[in-house]
Amino acid sequence: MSIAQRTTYRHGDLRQALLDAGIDMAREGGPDAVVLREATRRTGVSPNAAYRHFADREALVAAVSDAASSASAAAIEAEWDTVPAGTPAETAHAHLRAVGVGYLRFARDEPGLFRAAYTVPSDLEEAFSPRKAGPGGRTPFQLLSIALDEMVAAGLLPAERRPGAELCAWSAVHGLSMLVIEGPLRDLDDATLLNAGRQVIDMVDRGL
Amino acid sequence: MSIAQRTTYRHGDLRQALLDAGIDMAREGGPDAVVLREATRRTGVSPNAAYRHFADREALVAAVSDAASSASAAAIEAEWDTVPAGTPAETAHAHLRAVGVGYLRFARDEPGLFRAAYTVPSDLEEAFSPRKAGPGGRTPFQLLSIALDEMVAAGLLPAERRPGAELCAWSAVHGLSMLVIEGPLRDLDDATLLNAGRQVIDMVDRGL
DNA sequence: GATTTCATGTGTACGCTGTCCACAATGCCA
DNA sequence: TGGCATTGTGGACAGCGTACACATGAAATC
Repeated sequence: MSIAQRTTYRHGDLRQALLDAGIDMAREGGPDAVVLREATRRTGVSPNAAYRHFADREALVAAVSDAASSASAAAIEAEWDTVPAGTPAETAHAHLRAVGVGYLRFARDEPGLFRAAYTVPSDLEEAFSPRKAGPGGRTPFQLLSIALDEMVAAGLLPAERRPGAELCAWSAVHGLSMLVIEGPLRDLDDATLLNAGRQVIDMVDRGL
Repeated sequence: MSIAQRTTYRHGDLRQALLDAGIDMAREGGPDAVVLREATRRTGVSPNAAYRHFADREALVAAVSDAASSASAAAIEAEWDTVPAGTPAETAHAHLRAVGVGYLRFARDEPGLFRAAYTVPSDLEEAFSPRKAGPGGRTPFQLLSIALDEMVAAGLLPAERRPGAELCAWSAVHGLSMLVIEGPLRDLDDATLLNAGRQVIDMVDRGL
């Protein structure tokens, strides 16, 4: 499919094709596995063609990272959408947990994309870039913020502790994810992992 | 110093010299910046000489990672040792915080080495390897475990929540560290950063 | 002390990478 | 129809990790 050789000189949508190839490589081996020449090879195009669409390898990786963030947002949204209607307090709690669970699940299911999404340099403003948003139009960071706002509104989180709270929550779940996928905690069985996830989310819930 | 050209055919301690060069490179650019040929260049030796001491580049990076873990442990121990004598409860709390602060401080001061220490594949058993220990002979993971044991002994942490607690604590601090050094939170000013660190540690302390 | 042995360093070479340059093909617009 | 900007090609270069054959010299053996 990707290797389909074209008969026309022009490709059609080379940029997207290269990006797709990059995403595939990232899926298999994380951002470091994204190699520019291989992407052109998979799209049946000469190595230099890539430079018409990406300034350099770094730019390609950044685009892959955006796509990966987007996929992560989609995973979180999927979890979010399973939350049943309930009291504001119940909903707030459930949403916060959904963000954590979705995040962890994505890290588990797509470790390569996860690393592409969260270990490629990008600053705080980028975290709100629509390029990183899911189908619902919100980035992972925004989803977390919303859940925390709900917590405050429901009286579950003192307003004075609200500033910086997303940082706390994110740190905990992100840390677990990293340790699980490329840290000293790889090769943990699913049961232990899910348990650890629940435990961390409990800690956040209780300690925030 | 590293570039000192030797007159003898034999080097003396090439392995250590290559390792030192590798550590320097990791300090400047993280584990990805460790390049084998450059290490040999800095030690004034031919590229292939490295293969007498390291199976391949990966082995060199792993050795650098061990050294970086060791440095991290030293930073934590330094923080640990500033804890004044007090009641068991005070000491336990202070030790737990010391681990967190030391970890964060190392991430801040030596981001390259931090990434070398904590993002290079190594499994759970490795976390206790003496190669990763600090001058006091304990690895970062072990120091955290000790602090948590003290918490239980002092009645600050219910025994039934002790299993997996180091995972929670580590995740939170590690997550913040990663987000700070290469994630969306880079370029945070020192005040905000230290504040965030305190906040996360508070959360752990409260929520564990 | 002479000889053998074996760990350690060298030289050459290969395929891979990212990237630069000049050139070619194409679609679009005047 | 002719010119032009866009997009893809071809060739080249330096740098990387690493394999293979060879050189060196310190230590072990006789």
